[in-house]
Amino acid sequence: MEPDTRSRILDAAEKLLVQHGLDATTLRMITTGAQANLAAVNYHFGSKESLIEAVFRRRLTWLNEQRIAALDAFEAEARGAPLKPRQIVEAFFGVAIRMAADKNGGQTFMRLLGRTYTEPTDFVRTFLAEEYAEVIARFKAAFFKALPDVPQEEFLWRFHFMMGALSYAISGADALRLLGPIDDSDPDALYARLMSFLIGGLRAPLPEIQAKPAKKQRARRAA
Amino acid sequence: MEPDTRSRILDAAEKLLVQHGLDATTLRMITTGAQANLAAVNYHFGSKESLIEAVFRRRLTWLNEQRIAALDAFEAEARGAPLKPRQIVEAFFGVAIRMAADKNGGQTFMRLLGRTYTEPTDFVRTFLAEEYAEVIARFKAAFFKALPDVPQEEFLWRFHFMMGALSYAISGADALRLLGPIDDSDPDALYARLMSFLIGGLRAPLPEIQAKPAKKQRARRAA
DNA sequence: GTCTATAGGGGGATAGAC
DNA sequence: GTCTATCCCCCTATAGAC
Repeated sequence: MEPDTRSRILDAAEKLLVQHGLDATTLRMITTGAQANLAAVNYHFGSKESLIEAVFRRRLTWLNEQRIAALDAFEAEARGAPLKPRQIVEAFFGVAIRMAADKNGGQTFMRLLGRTYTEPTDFVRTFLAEEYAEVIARFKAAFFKALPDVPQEEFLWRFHFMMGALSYAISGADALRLLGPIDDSDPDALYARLMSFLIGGLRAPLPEIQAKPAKKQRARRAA
Repeated sequence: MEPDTRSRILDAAEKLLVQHGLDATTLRMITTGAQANLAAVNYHFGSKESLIEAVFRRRLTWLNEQRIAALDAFEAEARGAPLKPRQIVEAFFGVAIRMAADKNGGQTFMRLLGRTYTEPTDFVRTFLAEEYAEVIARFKAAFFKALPDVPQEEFLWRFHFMMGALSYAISGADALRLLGPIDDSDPDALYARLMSFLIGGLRAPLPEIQAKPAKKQRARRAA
């Protein structure tokens, strides 16, 4: 069905990684699923780690380009004025949710990605940081401009919480069933629900934080 | 330092599981860390899976008892009237955040738990479902009563999103650093930030969901 | 490019002495 | 209860034929 072995391996790996996790997925499972030989992985990718990296990069690069394109479009339209928070949320999270609804690969990939932010594996975090660097910088700038009344540190935490909600929205279907029977078959509904939740959280009244004595610096010397 | 081998194994396992993940943590690492013999795990727990289950049960049972106790206290005070959403959020998420701030074990455990909801491993999901059954039932009921204007399905999704935000708040410190340098050393500040975000999301205006043709039923026959 | 065969290491589990 | 020694399995990676 697929043209070349390389693509078949990537597709099979993507499916299996989301089902079993990074460690529990073996090269044997992957090559069997791809109807390829065991040695093909090392021939095409060099190692299991490089294969996993390729699985992520293939779609993640595209996803973040889409995010930036969406942001570009809104900014062109605004002609230098700050965007509405809703537009920025849409450009970042909306694009992700829509990719997660795409049955042609995007869906399984996004489930994989969703659970990987918190994955403890080092090499994954390393290349994720690379892949995200540009898009994070762009969106931070846009948000800071759109929300001048929200302290930047507060905003970063909210962004982080929003990523958590996105992650669960996409890949937490199993955790969701803890809560009881629920219909997760409608991507448009999920999109609408997530957007209003995120914007509600983003625009919530600011918490009162007690200023802390700066004991942070004291321990620093030891390192 | 610890009294018995069994407890030392549990402590060592907890630390290593959060560092390396479930699969990558080996019994040899655990027994070395616990200064115990390799065979001790099988003697005390029977298998690696049973050990992992014991690690979770040890603290999760207690956490959910605390949540229910907090809810009980609010409900006793309210004398049959619906609680404020803020109180219910406090009882469920506040207790978790406070446990996550406890250096004596709670902290590493909560990080482990946070990344486990989305873990693809089957046996973990099975006993998590057991452990959560009662607390979920209690909190769903309290929320439904407190938010009669929010459709139950919409609320379940919001609860799910809130769990995602909590999970990232606790265990996503690494993902957080993608966003730039940020201070996560103050648990009280984290608590305040998360609470206002969650309540903002929970109380957000309801999204407009297009009613979908009930095509869900059609596919059911095949199964 | 794709295969077979195998090296080389590490895993979980267990038998049996103490 | 705790130990040592070991079984047996499956892993990743690679050498070398085709």
